[in-house]
Amino acid sequence: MKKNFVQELKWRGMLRDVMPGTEEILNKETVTAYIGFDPTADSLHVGSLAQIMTLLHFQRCGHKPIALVGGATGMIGDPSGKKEERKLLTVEEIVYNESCIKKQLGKFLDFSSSNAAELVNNNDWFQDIRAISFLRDVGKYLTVNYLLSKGFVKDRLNQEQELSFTEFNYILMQAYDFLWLYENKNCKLQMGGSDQWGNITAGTELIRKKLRGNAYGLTCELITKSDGTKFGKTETGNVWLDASKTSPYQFYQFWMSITDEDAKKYIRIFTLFTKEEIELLEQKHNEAPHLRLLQKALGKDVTCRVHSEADYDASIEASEILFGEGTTDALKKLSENDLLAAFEGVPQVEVSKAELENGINVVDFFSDKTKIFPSKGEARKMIQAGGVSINKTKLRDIALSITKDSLLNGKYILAQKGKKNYYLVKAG
RNA sequence: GGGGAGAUAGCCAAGUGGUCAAAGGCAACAGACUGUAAAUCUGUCCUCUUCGGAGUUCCAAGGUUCAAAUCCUUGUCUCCCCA
Repeated sequence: MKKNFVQELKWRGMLRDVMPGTEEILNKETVTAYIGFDPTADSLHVGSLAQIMTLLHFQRCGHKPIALVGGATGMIGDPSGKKEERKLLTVEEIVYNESCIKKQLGKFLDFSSSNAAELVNNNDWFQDIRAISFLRDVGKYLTVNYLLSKGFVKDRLNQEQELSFTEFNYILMQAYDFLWLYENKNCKLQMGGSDQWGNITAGTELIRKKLRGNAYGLTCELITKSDGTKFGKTETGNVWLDASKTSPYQFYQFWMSITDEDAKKYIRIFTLFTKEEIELLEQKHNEAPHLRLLQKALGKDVTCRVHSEADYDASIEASEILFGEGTTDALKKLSENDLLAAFEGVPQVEVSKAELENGINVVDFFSDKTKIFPSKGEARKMIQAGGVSINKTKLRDIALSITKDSLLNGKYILAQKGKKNYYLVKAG
């Protein structure tokens, strides 16, 4: 018995808009649906993860998901929701990004079951298409009048912002994607973020006009944060799925430091836990909020899926030392291997061992030597304000010197700026 | 084309000759309290600093003045009203 996908999205709080008839057809037959990912960067980020989860939920409801890499559409750039004309990426960038994203997407879905997922690249059908045939076969069916009524076109024109013909055409390309998949893969449903509604309906429109076919669309809620800031950003930038851009430790910490309110929202979106499991977790969380059960469960589930269980274990270990009852003594007891393994994702800086022999003034240590602070003044202020620690011991006196006595295992110093920013200083 | 208003720090915004590195708010960063939550309170918040200071700012370029964010001239841009 299939699970009702639309209802599934609903209780998870992910659903935004559904085209009429979508729920019915999903309950009637096994449906193939796709979501597109444009190769605008060399890695997906936690924002795209929500789309991936949509596909995953879809597959787990017994349907067949297609993840589309927009090799061709990426050449143009999606103008939806963008306030300004975008810069084109170079072909080399796109080809590179494409391969990175393809690799990442392959990790999340099941490619072997009876409703096996598929990975496609719209470059495959766009590369040979000729301008004239595109204009005749696609352009003829979607009128400019229709396109002008699209939200993003209106916004651009109203704000007298430029909208190039190139970007104006993006929607045709995406509509054609849907048409192609409909014809060749029997794909009847396109999903996406709420900003994709216009693109999706253009696709169903094209399919109806050209093939007299019925295709469907569904969009998901944009992920919001309770404080109104953008989801998926930290002080250091985007949270990527690529371990070399955002280390598993940082990734785990991203989920771990989420507020209670958001954690309740995100655990529904980013994990596969059932409604009952989540409600039980919430109940337990409310009984003992300090345990941060929700954040931990969320962090574990997502980190294991995106990285690996081993990465999760290492992140936990590092987190326990950094945020737990970890004291200077506990740190000193760690072996070099444990230390390095635990702090793998923590930024590392080097400092000369010879200078440490003579002792380095704390202010110099945190500014000039390690660049943890950009200037001496700032380092001094933070130290005096009690925002700086070494090996989990707070520094307050700016006259102090750091010497080799502070080295853990004769090699490392754990420097800390504020509560959450750690640096592993290596003496070399 | 005519008339009016304006341009100040990441953003909003006060300041209309010296007491101005420039009020206030937001955002950000840090501290306290907590639970790596929220709320609250405190500190920092142009740059550098030996913490004494030093340097560079108020659209741009000139000018008046001992002294200009503030007055004058020109230019650029934005908004509003009328044709």
